[in-house]
Amino acid sequence: MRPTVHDIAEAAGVSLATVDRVLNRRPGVRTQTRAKVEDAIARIGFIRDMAAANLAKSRIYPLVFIVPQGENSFMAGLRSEVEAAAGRSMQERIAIRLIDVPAFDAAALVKCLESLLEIPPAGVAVVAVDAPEVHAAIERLRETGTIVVTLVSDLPAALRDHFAGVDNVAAGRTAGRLMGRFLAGRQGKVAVIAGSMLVGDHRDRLEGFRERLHDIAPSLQILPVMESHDDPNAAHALVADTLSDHPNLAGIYNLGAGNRGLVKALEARRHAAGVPVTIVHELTPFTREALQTGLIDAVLNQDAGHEVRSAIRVLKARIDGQPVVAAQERIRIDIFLKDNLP
Amino acid sequence: MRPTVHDIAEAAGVSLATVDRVLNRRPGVRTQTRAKVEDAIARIGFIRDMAAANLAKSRIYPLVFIVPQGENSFMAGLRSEVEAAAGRSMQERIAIRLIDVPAFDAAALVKCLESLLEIPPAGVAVVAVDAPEVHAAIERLRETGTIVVTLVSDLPAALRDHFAGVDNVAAGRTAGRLMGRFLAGRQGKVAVIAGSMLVGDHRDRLEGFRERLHDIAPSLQILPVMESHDDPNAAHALVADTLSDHPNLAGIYNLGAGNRGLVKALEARRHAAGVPVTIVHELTPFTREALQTGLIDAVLNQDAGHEVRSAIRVLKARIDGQPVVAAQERIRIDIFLKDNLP
DNA sequence: CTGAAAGCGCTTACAG
DNA sequence: CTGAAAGCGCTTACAG
Repeated sequence: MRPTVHDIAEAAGVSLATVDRVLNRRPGVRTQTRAKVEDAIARIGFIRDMAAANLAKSRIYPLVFIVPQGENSFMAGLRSEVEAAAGRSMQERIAIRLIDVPAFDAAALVKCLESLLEIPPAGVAVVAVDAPEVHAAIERLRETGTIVVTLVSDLPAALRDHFAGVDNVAAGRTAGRLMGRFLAGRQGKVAVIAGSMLVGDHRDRLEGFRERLHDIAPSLQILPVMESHDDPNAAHALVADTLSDHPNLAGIYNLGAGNRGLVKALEARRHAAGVPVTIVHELTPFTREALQTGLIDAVLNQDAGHEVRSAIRVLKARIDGQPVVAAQERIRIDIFLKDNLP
Repeated sequence: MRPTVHDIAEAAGVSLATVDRVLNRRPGVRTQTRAKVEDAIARIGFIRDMAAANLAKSRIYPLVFIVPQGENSFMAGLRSEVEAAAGRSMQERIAIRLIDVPAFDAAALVKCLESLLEIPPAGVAVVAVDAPEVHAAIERLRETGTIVVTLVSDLPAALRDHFAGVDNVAAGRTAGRLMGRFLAGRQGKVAVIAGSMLVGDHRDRLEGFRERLHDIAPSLQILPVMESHDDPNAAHALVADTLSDHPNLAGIYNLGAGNRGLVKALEARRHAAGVPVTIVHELTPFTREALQTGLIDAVLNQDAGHEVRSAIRVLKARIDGQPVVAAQERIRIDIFLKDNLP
């Protein structure tokens, strides 16, 4: 049988309460006593039963998720995954509070983070805006002992405990390679649309895309990057204009949101001769349909459900100082074609 | 506070033991009493704390994994994932026994399954060989109450409780589309290598590949399918011969294992003019390196770690009659290019 | 067929 | 600084 706290108590010649104090690094134990217990723990090879501990504590992990608001389909999906997880909170001993903040708004995010300072939750998952004032607010929060995981959009590694999201430079490179391969030796122009060059993810994707496309298809020319601010209407206008300016456009890469508008603009040209190779990010009802009808050629995706579940697992583990299964927490860059849709 | 068994007992006017009997569908409760308790459960909205239940039961889930032996890198990876999970068995309250059986050997698998009949484990995960005698053996095992999950290679759905693996027809279609797109309008011949046409997965992949390639690139001609029996040496010979017979070969699709040999054959022609577009299955040390050096263009993959963890989660849930998070248990068809390698 | 009591492995007041 | 006892939510002999 696997050893329990009783075995440690006996081996160390102390009571259960003392074992517990040592196990949980609580103060009020003589150094000598502590040493005795720690020795016994090591000797016996004790592995703690966290489930039993949580039961005894009636423990609930208070978790906060901070997600940008707006009609963006990806963020809506992310939010609904958080809600789904909240629906399992009983079984997982978590209490999730989901807070909406205005998108791309560092000041609002800071305010939200500061509001958590009063009753700091055990863990926070936040879609980060990468700004100095946000860094400072996160630093303060972490000083209270709160574990902070960035979600989807990262911060410098030293500022957070973990990142639940994809490597966006690699995602951009992947898009670049697919574009280059699908256009196999063709010459022509490729349009790139970003949400905003102020956001780290988008900058990263652009960097990767440019590098790789230049690498493997130097005959393709990337047009000046356009910004949609993740707004479908803006994306629609940008794509429609580009298509009429460049009737032979070879490719389109939308590395931001607003695909609804992009699809609409492509739809209008569905029966034109040369339709551009189109690669976008995030599987949503709109991009899924466009992939199925052939308007879009590939969708790069990050699995929002995986990100949320992973953030929760990592938060719980870090709160308890427990290890995680690293491979399980790596978020893949999914490539979806029409044929491998989930 | 969330209701507990005590609340039910009180509401139903019975003892804890009776509540427990009803909760666990144990016999020896008058229909009337049972109804009273069930009523109280529904009325109060009771959700059982499985962690507490497992603690009280000192429950350990005895699980068996049956995996084909052989030097196949993918299966080796699968095996090591099972071992990694076994290493976490303390924390997850599981006891995993890993059994090796000869590959593609229905009789050996049947024997193995029959040996489990003596002390039937709570759950079995098996890389299935699709043969009538295997069907029968699984049926007998399930009659003892054992939950059976197929792993990697499936059986007809009615015969097992769950499949932890990918849709191989879709995987074949995905390969077909990539091949067609990467060859963009080129004419030429495409070689296909299977492990064995006796295995369901391989048949499925071939079917999907043929269908899609014919669909989107009718100018490409698929050569008669070759069988490597998943042997690297055989794969090497087949590829080398094909390359010398068809110096302008447009593409190669290996839907089985043995990639080590395939890579070696390609390597020998590294500096030849037209290297064929090459698509293979399963990310292993060999295919990873070939992807990185550019000998292979794309690797379709199923995440063995995910499959094993998923199989365990599903087995535990089914054993307890608990629900699972469906999206979490769907195994993706990963597409790896050089740029999105994990 | 039903229930009172002890126990799973850990934690928490409370007393000393 | 240390310990005895009760308790977390559920289950299990055992007695009736």
